[in-house]
Amino acid sequence: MIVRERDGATVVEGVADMDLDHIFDCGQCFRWERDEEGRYMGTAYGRQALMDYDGKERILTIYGSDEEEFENVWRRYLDLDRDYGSIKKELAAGDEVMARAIEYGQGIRILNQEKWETLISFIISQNNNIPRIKKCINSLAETLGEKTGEFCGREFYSLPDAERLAAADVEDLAPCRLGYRAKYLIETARQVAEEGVESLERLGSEEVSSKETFDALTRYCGVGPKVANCIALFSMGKLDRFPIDVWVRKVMNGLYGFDEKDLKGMERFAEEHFGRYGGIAQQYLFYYITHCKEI
DNA sequence: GCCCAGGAGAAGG
DNA sequence: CCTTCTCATGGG
Repeated sequence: MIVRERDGATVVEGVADMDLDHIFDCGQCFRWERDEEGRYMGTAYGRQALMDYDGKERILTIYGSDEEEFENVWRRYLDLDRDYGSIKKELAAGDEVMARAIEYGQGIRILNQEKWETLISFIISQNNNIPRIKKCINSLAETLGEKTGEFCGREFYSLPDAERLAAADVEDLAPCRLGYRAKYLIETARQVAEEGVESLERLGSEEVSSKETFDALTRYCGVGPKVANCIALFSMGKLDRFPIDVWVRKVMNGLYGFDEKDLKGMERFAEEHFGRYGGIAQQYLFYYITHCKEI
């Protein structure tokens, strides 16, 4: 992987196993938008960027980012130091269904997102659909967050931090149209503000086991098993977590033959069959079932 | 009008 | 431990 800086953008050569549609449209993140040319503009860690990937030349270009910002933010955010080629090989071995799902979503990568943002994003995600989740999050950022910058003629806002959200009440959140989730958000913000954000950071440490992280997350208001697994997977590096939503349930039922309500069986299968990369496997399955018209 | 969406909490068994 | 009901909101 060769990193260069050109005209204020970062150009990375030799990036394999990447497709921006697969990464940004697989339901793991909600703050990136596609333009007509297939580039993605969005925000993370208080930065804004426009990403373009040339699959033929295997060149990733990040506009709006110098090389220092790339090394400090985007390299880890995009999980560029992980070898997805070998992971895909491991997951596809002896599993015809997974092999097909991987072929279909071959460019998926698990982003390393901000923990607090991921926590509140997936509280909002419950019993909701992705376009509306995006609207809710952007509205929350514009209503209570702070401006982080302007980029390509657009203004970007961060999400309100725990203290700010803890000081709000449900009326303040009314314009965000969060429904019954507003009170969950405020209650969780108060929990986090009280215990300190470091405790949230600690859950992403290698020393904390995946199961410990999961158990700790389910103590927040509005965080059940599915949401906890998403947070652990998408922002805390717990790649074995296997979130089961309505779509994954459909896949496990339709393609792996599980009874629709046998969540325990699905969980056990994922643990034994997909192992340490269960969460990545889950993303291939999710993208497959939500995008492929002919399964 | 009904059903659905990256579900969870509460109540009742 | 399990099952069922309820919870806002907007799109199809």
